[in-house]
Amino acid sequence: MSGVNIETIRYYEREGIIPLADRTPSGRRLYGDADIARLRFVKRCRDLGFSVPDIRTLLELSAGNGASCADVKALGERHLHGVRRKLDELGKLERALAELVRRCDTGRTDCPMLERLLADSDA
Amino acid sequence: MSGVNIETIRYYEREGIIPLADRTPSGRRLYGDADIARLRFVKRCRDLGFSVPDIRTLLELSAGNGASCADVKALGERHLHGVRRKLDELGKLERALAELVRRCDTGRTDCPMLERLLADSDA
DNA sequence: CTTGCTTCTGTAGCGGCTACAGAATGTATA
DNA sequence: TATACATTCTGTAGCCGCTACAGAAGCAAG
Repeated sequence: MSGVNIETIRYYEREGIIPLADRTPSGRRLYGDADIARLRFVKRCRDLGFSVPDIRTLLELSAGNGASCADVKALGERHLHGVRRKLDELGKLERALAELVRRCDTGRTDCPMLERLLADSDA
Repeated sequence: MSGVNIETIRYYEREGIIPLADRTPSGRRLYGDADIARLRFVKRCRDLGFSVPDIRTLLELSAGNGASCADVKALGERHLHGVRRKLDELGKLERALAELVRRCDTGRTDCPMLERLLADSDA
């Protein structure tokens, strides 16, 4: 119902980002609408790449007095900067890798890609 | 000399992607040019995002008979596809996150970002 | 000969799950 | 009702690629 794996839910419970679930008399966990909503919130945040500690903070802010939008925005921006940095690095990596693979196009016995990786220089 | 952290070198030794280093009589590791070159190779591969098992394969291929360029290329392409997939996902994530943060621009007491994350729908 | 730096080994921690084992409980069919 | 099968329970260990200790030992400089 939340789209979160059952093992992951229990992990979240251990981590304290969702409350200890109510139990049936035999000890099985029971979840209500509020629990499911919270799990969906957590899932959306995870899908956006927020860390578990960040999500904890977001949950605290959302439970807070209401004057927290600036804090939420700050956290979001910080995360966005991180994502952009990663995006940039991954782009560089992609170009380097594509260039390396491209050299292998002509059929030959020696391997330009390996040679390049094995070369002395860093250039 | 290789640019690889000393603890990481020992980890690589444990993982078997570099050979057990020679030792001084007192038991300290000694590295020659070949060891350093191998470490630099490993570092370049890691910087390109290859996994340790992939690097093991690349090292085996580079030590092989020479007819391995096609295999190297295949491994490189496979990795490149993975990188492009990640790049794509990260780009989507960046757009979604930027949109969420942008909504917070107007100063207000409620928080559009939190509201969106808390909303029932997945849209 | 002391001081302080580096290395040694072995082990545990990081994040965010995931995968078991083995017990118990629940549901569906015969 | 009996039986089979599925699901959940707890607790623990594994994944990746390091990184960070603790405590012992070696080594160079003053």
